[in-house]
Amino acid sequence: MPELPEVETTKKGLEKTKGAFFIDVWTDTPKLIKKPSFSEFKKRIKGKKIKEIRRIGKNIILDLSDDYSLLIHLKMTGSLLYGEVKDKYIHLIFFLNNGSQLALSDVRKFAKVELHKTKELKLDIGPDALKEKLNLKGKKGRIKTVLMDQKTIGGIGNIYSDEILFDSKINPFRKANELNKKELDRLQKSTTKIFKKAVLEKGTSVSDYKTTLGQKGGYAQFLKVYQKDKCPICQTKLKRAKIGGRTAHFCSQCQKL
DNA sequence: AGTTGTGTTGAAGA
DNA sequence: ATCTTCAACACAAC
Repeated sequence: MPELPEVETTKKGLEKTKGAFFIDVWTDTPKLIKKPSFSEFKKRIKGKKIKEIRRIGKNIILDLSDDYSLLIHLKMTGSLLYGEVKDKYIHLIFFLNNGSQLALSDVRKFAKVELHKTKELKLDIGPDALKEKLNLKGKKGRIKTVLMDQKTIGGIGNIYSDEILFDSKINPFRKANELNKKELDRLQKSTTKIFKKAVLEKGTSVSDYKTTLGQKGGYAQFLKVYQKDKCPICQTKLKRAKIGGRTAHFCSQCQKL
């Protein structure tokens, strides 16, 4: 579940790698490195210095010396570990000149790692859900799907879309372009509120997600509807429905159509 | 022991 | 164009 708060937490955890140099890299799953080929990747990354850490939506970017950038997407079950790297699902390890290791743990091996020239790195990600205003103009799909569309908004996934819609009392089946001004305003406020809190709590660990120190995020205890049974407001049994292939959790009483 | 569901996203099909 | 389904993979829970 690395969504915005988890990736932001990871980004913060990586700040202390700044200034270090890559000495070597190891993997047992070369296909995690999508470009260039692993052997080329290994050659190029050696000796590069980590200059800056950025997050764009759910992507992590390490800006390196010589105008290169390392792009990492954790997908469903990835986490980046730094320092304490004991974990049975580690498939990629970067060895740094400060004696530490930066490791990718990923049960399902969906994560993506790419090395680009910084100026050739182009991501089609909408306004950041934490820092920028949502813009749903012209979006006709269901609101839950639209919220999770990275080209529209950067950073929202299945868990937080459920939580945001519950907090703003909007039914996930509603069409985005049919929301009134008041509803859009609530949506904006809920998004900001929930993401700020979740970042403070270092994200949500429902199953695999870990911080760079291998710890669980603390937001799970604040979840109200995701994989829950009863509505915390009216006690009605929560509904589950597939929307755009994803399971939506919502309260049919508090989130009326 | 087989089936089902799981956070993401891109590609393929309708 | 826009939407839904599937595949990438491994595991836990039924």
